[in-house]
Amino acid sequence: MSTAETPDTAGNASTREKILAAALQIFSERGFEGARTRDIAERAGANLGLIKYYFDTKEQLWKAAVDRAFEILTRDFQELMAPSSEVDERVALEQMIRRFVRFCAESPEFIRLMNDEGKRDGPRMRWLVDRHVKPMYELVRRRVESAQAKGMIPAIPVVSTHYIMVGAAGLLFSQAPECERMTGIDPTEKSTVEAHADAVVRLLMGDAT
Amino acid sequence: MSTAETPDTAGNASTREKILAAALQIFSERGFEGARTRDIAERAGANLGLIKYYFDTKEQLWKAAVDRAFEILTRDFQELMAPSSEVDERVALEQMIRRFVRFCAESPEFIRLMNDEGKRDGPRMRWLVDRHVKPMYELVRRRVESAQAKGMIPAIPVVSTHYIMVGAAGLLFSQAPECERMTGIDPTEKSTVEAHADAVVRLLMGDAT
DNA sequence: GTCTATAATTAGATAGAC
DNA sequence: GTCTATCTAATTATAGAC
Repeated sequence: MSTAETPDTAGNASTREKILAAALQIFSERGFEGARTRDIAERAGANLGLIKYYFDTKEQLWKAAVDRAFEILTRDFQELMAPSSEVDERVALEQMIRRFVRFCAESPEFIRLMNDEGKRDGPRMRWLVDRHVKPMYELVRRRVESAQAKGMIPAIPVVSTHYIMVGAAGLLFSQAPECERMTGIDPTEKSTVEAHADAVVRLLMGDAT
Repeated sequence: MSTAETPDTAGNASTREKILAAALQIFSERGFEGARTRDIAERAGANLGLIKYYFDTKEQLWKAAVDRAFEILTRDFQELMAPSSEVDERVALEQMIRRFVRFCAESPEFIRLMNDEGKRDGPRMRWLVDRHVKPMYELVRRRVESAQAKGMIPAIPVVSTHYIMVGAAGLLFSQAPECERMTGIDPTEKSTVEAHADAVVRLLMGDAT
């Protein structure tokens, strides 16, 4: 029982994980510049020096946190995004939208992170777009174009579709604190999430019920 | 020609205005903490000390900049948001949506500012919601409920409608730098703006063309 | 691996000349 | 009103003990 007995790559995984989770939360809430490494360490219950030990710099920590956020998304979506010739495509698309709404409700950090960095040009935005957002966009693009070709969803430019989808599905949850103060409603409440998913599906897929 | 001959309240309005305009841009791009007063002064072509002279603190400057952003919105919408019994309500609603999309394209700072502060609880969020966002929400609410009662738009919870509307209309423009890197498309280009407005109207108003 | 202490830098605020 | 110069506090990065 000297040192290397943890289940992860190297070092004490639980501390590393705690820092990563805290970083994801704080970076997403306050943005890169607004986030303080001291606060991240504190929320993780870890020592400030350990950030350098595990991630070297604030920027590396940010990248690791972003990678983590997209890992979670990918894990959640892998099956649903696959071509899936088994099920009816319309049903598959609807399920994809519902799952995305639920994902936004559970992981608002994801939307916050993406929406924060995409507002301005800079090395972090470029890294984020090239590494994560663009691949995701291309995946969605194929789906959308296929569905549009079959008349399942309105023929709208793909860029618009993408931003409408992300905006419509995610904003309610990324703005949860604002929403709660403004309306008294906690958007992460299950019934609210489901009602929102219904709404997004209905609008995007043009159901006229 | 001693000192007081400018068209504004007091002091040299043009410098004050330049600082305010620069602040609006920089605060919206980088958030409150990420914005540096030095950069704001520099972009305004003004001296750092003048920020204290005109606005006292960074926080006061932020509030003045936000007030300015909402003034622009209000000026743009005053007529359209009024009850307007003259025109067909359906047409009025559609026009309102189109105008909001165009406003987001022209003033992406507005969406950026709102979306940044609404992510976390804090004094700035509370000030912003109480002073600006909630009144706007209540205005939209009445319109939406009226339109829903008449079956003009789908019966969807007002909270969802609000965030879907703001997200669908605004995200494409608040994320303009990301969009341009990802797709090569400049979303502020006139044809893209109009196509996006068409898309949002079509989805929100359930047209099945 | 974890911690304390500190160096180096930078930010907002401010004093005061012109 | 506008400017230069500086103060003070806070932040990231880092050295080094345990």
